[in-house]
Amino acid sequence: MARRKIAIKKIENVSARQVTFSKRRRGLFKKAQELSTLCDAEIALIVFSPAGNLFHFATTSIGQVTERRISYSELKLDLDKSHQPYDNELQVEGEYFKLEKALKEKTHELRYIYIYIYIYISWNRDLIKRYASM
Amino acid sequence: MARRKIAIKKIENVSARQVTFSKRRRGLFKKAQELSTLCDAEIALIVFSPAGNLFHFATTSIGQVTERRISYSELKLDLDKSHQPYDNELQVEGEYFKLEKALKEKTHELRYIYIYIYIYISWNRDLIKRYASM
DNA sequence: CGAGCTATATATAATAG
DNA sequence: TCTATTATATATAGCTC
Repeated sequence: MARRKIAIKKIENVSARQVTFSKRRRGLFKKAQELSTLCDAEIALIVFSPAGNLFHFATTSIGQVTERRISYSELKLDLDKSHQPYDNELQVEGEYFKLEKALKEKTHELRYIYIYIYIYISWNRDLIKRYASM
Repeated sequence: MARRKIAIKKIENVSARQVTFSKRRRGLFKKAQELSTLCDAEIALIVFSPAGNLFHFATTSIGQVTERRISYSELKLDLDKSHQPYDNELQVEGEYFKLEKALKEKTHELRYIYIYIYIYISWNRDLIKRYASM
């Protein structure tokens, strides 16, 4: 996109490749950020450089879910929390919207979790493969 | 990037947002593909549209690239089904119990998922550690 | 090297069909 | 709607320091 058109194939010159990687990685993350903001989309983006550096971008909610995965005690807290909306006193008609809201929140949480699971499983598979072939 | 400069904030008009989402999503995936090819980088990109569709792109360790829209069932989740109860015709008062049922199901699903994630992550951590120490 | 700097290539917002 | 077009805004390849 610049002084000259380039073919989309691996750049063989190592330093040129490094420069292009830095520039395009920044561009890609910016585009991801813009898309998520403009269109209210949930996005997770992970980039491994050939040098092995990891770059990661995820919309905030995904990141939060990621953080929460760590400890079992926190896990239990989450489970207890998720009981509340329907185990309590939601029987009056006006509570319909509270229930609807809870369902929407839960649906969103599921989305984040599945994105996280997907990425985690995919990358672990590769990581394990890589180690296994050493 | 076009006839007029736009501010990077949520597009409120729904159809305009949908159009922008489609265009920019395609652009983002293309950029991801180019970066991975040019710089030999491994990339995983997942996008959830506001409508709930999931789009995914990932390079694999053997250099193959897959880009496709994957269904929730492939992730062992049928979110489309879960959406219906509140996205559609649940506006009558009698539908309250349907909603409540959906919420209960989702809560249970979350519970299983949290447990699954916990086990899976622990297991992988050990597996990777084992390979890494070889 | 890394941090700018153009000249171009691309992406895309608005519009047309 | 949906696709195609087009005028601009952005991204970036090669260069400079």
